[in-house]
Amino acid sequence: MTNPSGQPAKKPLSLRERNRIATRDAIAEAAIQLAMLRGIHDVRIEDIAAEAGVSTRTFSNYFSSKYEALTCRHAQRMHHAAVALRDQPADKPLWSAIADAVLAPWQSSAAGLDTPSPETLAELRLLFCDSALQGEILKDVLNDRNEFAHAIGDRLGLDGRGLYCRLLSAAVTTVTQVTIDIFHEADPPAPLLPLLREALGLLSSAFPIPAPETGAAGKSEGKE
Amino acid sequence: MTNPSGQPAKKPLSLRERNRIATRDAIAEAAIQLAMLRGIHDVRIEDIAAEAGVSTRTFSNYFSSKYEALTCRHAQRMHHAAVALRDQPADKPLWSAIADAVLAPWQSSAAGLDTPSPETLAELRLLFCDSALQGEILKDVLNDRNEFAHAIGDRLGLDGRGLYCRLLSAAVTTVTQVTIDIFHEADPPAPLLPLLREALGLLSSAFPIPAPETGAAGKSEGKE
DNA sequence: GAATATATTGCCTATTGCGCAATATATGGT
DNA sequence: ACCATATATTGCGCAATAGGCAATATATTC
Repeated sequence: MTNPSGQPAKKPLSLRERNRIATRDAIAEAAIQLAMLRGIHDVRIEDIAAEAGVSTRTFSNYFSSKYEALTCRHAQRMHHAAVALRDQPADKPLWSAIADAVLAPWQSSAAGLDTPSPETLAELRLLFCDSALQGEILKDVLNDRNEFAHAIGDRLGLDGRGLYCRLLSAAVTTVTQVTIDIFHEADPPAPLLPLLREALGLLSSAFPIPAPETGAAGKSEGKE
Repeated sequence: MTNPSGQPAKKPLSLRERNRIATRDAIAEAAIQLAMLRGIHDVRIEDIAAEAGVSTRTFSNYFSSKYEALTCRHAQRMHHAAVALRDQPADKPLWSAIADAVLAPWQSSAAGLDTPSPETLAELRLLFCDSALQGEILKDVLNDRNEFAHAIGDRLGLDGRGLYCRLLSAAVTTVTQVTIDIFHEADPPAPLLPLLREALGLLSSAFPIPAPETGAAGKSEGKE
């Protein structure tokens, strides 16, 4: 685990944190499994907690609702993508960096290139077909958008809080969501990567990238 | 019934429907007022119902949660925008039509051109500063995206369920959200219209418009 | 005005979110 | 290894919520 990119050193992860993460994952996993089995609305917190081997009270210590537990995985993926943008080499073009960052959480799960696993598809269908879960997901997306916006801002030498960066990051996250939506709908399951590249390509084809200093585009960062 | 645009005739609105709409509006209004006054989380359904002059049970008949009641107004605005796209003249360029449609619900409330009213701003801040409400709003946005996508599809002669239309409608709704976000944050309150035109203009140059059938005349839609 | 359809309400129950205090487990210093 | 401290888990209990059911009030249709 020697870190080639010289980023934050691997965390020693105290036992306590390990346990915490383990139970959190266990709860999330139990929630997803039960929801896929019985349907979201026929699963009670009591059931999830029992399946995960904890008390209902402990469930509440980790998640404030069952929707939060269900979307936990996906929220982690999106957050992964957001921070991955910062880990991209600085000399890589913006759109390549964005595409690779968005793909980062999927490449590790091998759903990017190969035909996606049925479980992954099932989980995504679960998440993307219920509007309550979609709403829950947005809450996480909103945080990640900030992360994206600032990463983009740093990369372009712009204010991450300005109009341009916020629009761009919002567009990227939204396009990602829609692409995943289409991805899990695809009747002959297809790998995610090409879809994502196509969608981002569509977005990037003409999205103007303002020069950091030399203002050919005339628009400043918009914030006053 | 004679309708210049040939769309659904003006509804006679039976008394029952009138009452229904009235109570629904009353509840939503009460919810917003109380929430602005005391803060969202210190308002109970009981309070809202009392303020609106109905029972708590009736509240539940109209809204399945207080968040839904709070976002009702905004949901109506977004829906208004979505259907307004269909009412735009067919010969208007796509991006102009989109901009006007998105502005439609605001022009009537005079917040588009003039300096926005403090109440409107306060309501928007209420809605956009709470992540739970943001999530609630997304549920409505998801429906409207379909509306947008199909309207765009009809306009361009494309399949409203295809990748392009879905991406475009998602981008439009998202950009709108972000713009409203910036709008209510603006310290010297500024009219919404210019902001929206700027944001959509930014987006419009990002999305090339494919030729519907005749491969010519293509893409010089980059209006500003 | 009578017959029918729909809306409002009260009553009741299952579920949830979370504060509080007791207990179990991990951590850090000696 | 042992003890003091910090954190996690759990049970208990309460306030709030979502929604089914049936009775009553109000619209609509004929």
